[in-house]
Amino acid sequence: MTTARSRKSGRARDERAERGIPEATVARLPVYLRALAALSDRNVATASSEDLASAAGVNSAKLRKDLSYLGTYGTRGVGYDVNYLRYQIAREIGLTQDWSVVIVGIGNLGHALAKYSGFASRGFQVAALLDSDPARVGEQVGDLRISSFDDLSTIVREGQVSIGVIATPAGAAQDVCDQLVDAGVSSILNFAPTVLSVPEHVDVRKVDLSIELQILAYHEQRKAHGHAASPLDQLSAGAL
Amino acid sequence: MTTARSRKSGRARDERAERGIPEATVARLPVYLRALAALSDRNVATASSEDLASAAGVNSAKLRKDLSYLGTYGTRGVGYDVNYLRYQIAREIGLTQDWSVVIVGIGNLGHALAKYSGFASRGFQVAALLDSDPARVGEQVGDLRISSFDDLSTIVREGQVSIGVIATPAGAAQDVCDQLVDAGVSSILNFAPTVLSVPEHVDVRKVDLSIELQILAYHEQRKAHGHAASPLDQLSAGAL
DNA sequence: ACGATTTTGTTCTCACGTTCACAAACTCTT
DNA sequence: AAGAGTTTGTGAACGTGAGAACAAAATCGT
Repeated sequence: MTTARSRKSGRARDERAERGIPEATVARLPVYLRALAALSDRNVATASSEDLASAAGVNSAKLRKDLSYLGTYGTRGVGYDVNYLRYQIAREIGLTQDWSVVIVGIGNLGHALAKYSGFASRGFQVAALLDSDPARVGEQVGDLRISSFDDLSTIVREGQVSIGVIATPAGAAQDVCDQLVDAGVSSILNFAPTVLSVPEHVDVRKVDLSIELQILAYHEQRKAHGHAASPLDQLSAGAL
Repeated sequence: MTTARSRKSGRARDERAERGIPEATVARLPVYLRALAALSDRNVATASSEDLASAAGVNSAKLRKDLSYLGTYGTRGVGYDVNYLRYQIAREIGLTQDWSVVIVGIGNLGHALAKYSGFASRGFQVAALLDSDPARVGEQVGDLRISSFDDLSTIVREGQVSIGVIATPAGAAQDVCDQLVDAGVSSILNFAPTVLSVPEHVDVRKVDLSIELQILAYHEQRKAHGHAASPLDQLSAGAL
């Protein structure tokens, strides 16, 4: 959504060769990967699109189409080799290399993120925890010690950091973001409840608890109010 | 995405009167709400769609179309009354009433969520913190004490809880989810890295750190590898 | 009172995403 | 070796969402 603008050329041919995997597909690949990992752990060697799809919670046609953007890794009449497909997806996403991330803002959430084990498990290495509050600098959190935010650019340069996680209060987020971008970070995961503005080449994804709850509330309200609320609906319902 | 199936009737007329706000719009309303709150705090009385759109990080045509699903709350030639529109959106989302939530799984993340102030600020009241580990039960976290997961159904019934937040490890999530649904919860926000299966009438939204990072990694990899990787691209580029 | 200006609400078109449905390609049985 | 049975990969139909563009409706200046 907040990602790379599509190609500029009007030329619509060769869409496939260009390796432009649809954004919606990209968002599902990690889910497939997780399903494959689970199957692999249970020593399942082969899985059909139906098996995979139900494990991933999608419909099988969608899964097949998604996979077809990567290449033809299945065998008709058989299915997909679990470990082979797993590797191919991992390679496509870029998980065959390691990624360094910095976490900025070590409050409640920052602490939780810093201790979260799921990071390292998939090739994401936390290079540093940064906070601008001098009182927090030096504090031990998990395996790391909190560094000063002033050291950002050095850390990013020396640690080859390309991903920044913002877990600061909303007020500080844009400023932190700007400095991350200046330091050379080109992907940002934003937990602060703010809209970030960034240059063209930077990707931002946001995770927003409050928004998610509000979306749930909307649907909850609709369920409670008995879907057909308007007089018009009652009319057309009564007319039959 | 994981939300209410669309209406069953084939009747496509009166789409508007039925109050079916598109899912994509629903997801943006909270963002508009936040932008309006910020303007209101700065004592701005009126704002144009352009103003609001840039504050919300969307394009103005999209914003106007989104708002038009709610009704015609603007004035041509003038713009929108900030406080009035704010109230209308809040009402549409269902924020004029309070919502009770339970948080299940008070580990790293659960702690952070429990202490998160942004909950209460928008009418979401944490009714209870639940954990199945007896060692944790009774522990004070923020304003609340951790309750036993066994008390779930009582708490949900007595506290009118309709939203459940799952912050357990992946392995426990589906079981917790089933019990939440049994207890009467009909909206779930899932932080555990698993696909949850739920009955038709239950809404699930997921927040998945690891997936977000992987999506960023994919784009990061593409940026690094020099977008036009395939020979075909070089050819067509060179041809001009 | 009326033309110039601003800004909304909406229509139209295009792009993107999902699902169906089926030929192609494989395995297995006899 | 051939036919029956599976399961993939994809073309085509459909549905949803985004953005450009403009008529309708308001304000403002004279």
